Amino acid sequence: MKEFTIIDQTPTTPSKAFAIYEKKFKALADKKRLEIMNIVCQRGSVCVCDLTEIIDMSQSKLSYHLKILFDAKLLIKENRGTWSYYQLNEREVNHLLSEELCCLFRPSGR
Amino acid sequence: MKEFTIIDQTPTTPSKAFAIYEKKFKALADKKRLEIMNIVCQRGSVCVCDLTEIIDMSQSKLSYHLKILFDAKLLIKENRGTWSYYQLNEREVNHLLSEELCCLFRPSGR
DNA sequence: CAATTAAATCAAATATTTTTGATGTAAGGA
DNA sequence: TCCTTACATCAAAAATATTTGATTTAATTG
Repeated sequence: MKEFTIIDQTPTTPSKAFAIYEKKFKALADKKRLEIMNIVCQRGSVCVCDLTEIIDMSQSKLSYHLKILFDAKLLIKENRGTWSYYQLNEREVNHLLSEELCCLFRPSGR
Repeated sequence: MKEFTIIDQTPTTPSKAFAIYEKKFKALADKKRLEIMNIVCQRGSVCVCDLTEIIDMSQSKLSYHLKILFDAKLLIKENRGTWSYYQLNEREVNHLLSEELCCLFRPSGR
């Protein structure tokens, strides 16, 4: 059986690799979530309440979308008191997307 | 207004860029379609009837999924008589995915 | 020309995702 | 301690996507 190795994972079968990538691409397959990724990246680190003001989106909706990105390991979460700060998982994004496309998440010449 | 440039497109707004990438990631956000991409890439060029035998999938289902990949410009189609031959759009895939990930579509050391 | 094959498309049924508004939990401040 | 704020989660409704089986179109074959 052919093996695939995915970032930070032990080698796996093609079929399991497809399932893992399916989840990551599903997370990226939404323009609102791409916008969230873009903003999170620009700001470096953002909490949910700040995001609700930046993008016009209800809190529960935002939490829902953030969870999808987080579960796909595209975002990192850090809890400080009652706040949750989200950051881009740069390592993961770099391993997934082309350099060119990573620029979508680095719009200010970073 | 900030501009983004996507492969083979005139510069566009972030919001339009997000919509275009949404479509491409949606196409990749399915393990069966990832498997199709993988097989198409291994074979170089495949027609629908060959694919139905390689992966266990009905003809109409396969046509449905191929259309999604084609509409997202991830596959190229060539009609020869009653046959449709599909190929990976390497240029597009290379511009979208990391080199590492492109290997998922080049499993035999190509 | 009739029969067969390849593949796209369609409409209905099914399944999955997303949205919405409400509720729960825990931390911080008065 | 009570009130407020931040955020996650929940269940029901709404919106999308996928599957299924049938039909259509057009090219090939006998």
